Amino acid sequence: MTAYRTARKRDAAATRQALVQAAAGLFAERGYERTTVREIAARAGVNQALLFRYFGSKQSLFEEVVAGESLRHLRETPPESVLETALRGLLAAGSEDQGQRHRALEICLRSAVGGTATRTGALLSEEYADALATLTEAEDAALRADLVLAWLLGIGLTRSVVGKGALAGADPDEVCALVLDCARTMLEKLPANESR
Amino acid sequence: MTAYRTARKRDAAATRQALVQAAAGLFAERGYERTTVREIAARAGVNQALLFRYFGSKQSLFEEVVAGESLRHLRETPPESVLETALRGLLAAGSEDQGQRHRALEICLRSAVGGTATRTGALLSEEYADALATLTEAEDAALRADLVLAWLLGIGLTRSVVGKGALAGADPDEVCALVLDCARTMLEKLPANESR
DNA sequence: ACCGGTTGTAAGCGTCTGCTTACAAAAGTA
DNA sequence: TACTTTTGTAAGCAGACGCTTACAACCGGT
Repeated sequence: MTAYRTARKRDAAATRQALVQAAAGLFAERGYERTTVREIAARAGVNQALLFRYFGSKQSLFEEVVAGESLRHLRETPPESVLETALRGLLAAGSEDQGQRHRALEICLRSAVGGTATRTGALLSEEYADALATLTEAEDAALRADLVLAWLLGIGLTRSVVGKGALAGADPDEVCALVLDCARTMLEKLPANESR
Repeated sequence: MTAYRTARKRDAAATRQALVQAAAGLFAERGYERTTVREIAARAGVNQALLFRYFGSKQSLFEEVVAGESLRHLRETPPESVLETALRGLLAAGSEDQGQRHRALEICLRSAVGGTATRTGALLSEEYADALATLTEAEDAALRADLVLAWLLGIGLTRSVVGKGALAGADPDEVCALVLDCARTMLEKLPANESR
């Protein structure tokens, strides 16, 4: 895995990217606060002082991670698919998934709990809420969107943190069906459940 | 506030209780990990070494807090009222409420995020889930209960951690109506919404 | 008055945290 | 080659953390 990095040394861009990727993974898994800069550097295979050379602080690195692929990923997804996409991303969190799924929500919601990374996390949450709010004509669209988003947060946390019984071991398709059916009560423009 | 404590010194029971109450408040507000033993001792108005004399460790104190009033409170509430009671407790979290509301969920869910206090927190979550699971005849009752519980977790966190827009400022009655209506899709025995 | 156990206090230990510094090795430029 | 700049490394700093220790103050019983 470090074959590439050892092959070509002294590559600032590669070092930066390695740090960003390692940080994204750890922030998603453990949240902002429980991730240490030493862990990030170790996973990236890089001296931890470089983290501060390239990003200045742990907080700045976090912002770069969130503002990067995460936001872009969200903006490329049509609103009516956001919920299912995000939910499936959350449900697949446990398994070793290399692909670029919606890791954004995981990262920001998981980290929002701490409080330090709140500002950046809140920004991303808002963007998700705005997308969901377009799915209803109700007056309280914003509130409904927030509630659905809160549900995602809870599901993600329950699954990944507490290795809890029913939800932790459940079939993603089943969970998806239940949640989407239920969410349609609040967001009436949500497409019908088409997953087999 | 410390008038009582200064009046009668050298009272082990009072010291213990002061520590438990201070810890309960701080765990609910900040979660397990972000609460320090020094803070707990300070709020209780006692020397922090006493925390270790009476409880042995921060973890043990946490368990005593959760196992104490919290569990008892839950067991006294009939299953069909648990959801609304817990939800209203969560929604009132911001305001200064002295009364014994359902602080249990707040504490354990907020703390479950960290991972250290997971075992104790999971136990309490399970008890809540069991109560909710009695409200449906569906085969996947456990999963449905977990999902609803996860929703509570998400709502509580979104409201108290991120001071986020719509949900943070919303009227508890309104939130209650939306959530309960929606949850009835999954837990059909949930009583009709009777709040004005 | 004396003594043994209980309750409270001050100081500090060892470890971990985010972050900094001083310096060495490689690359670019002449 | 000689010099500057960029990239990487090792060591460590100050502060916070959970927890411990040594000791003083108080109390009840005799």
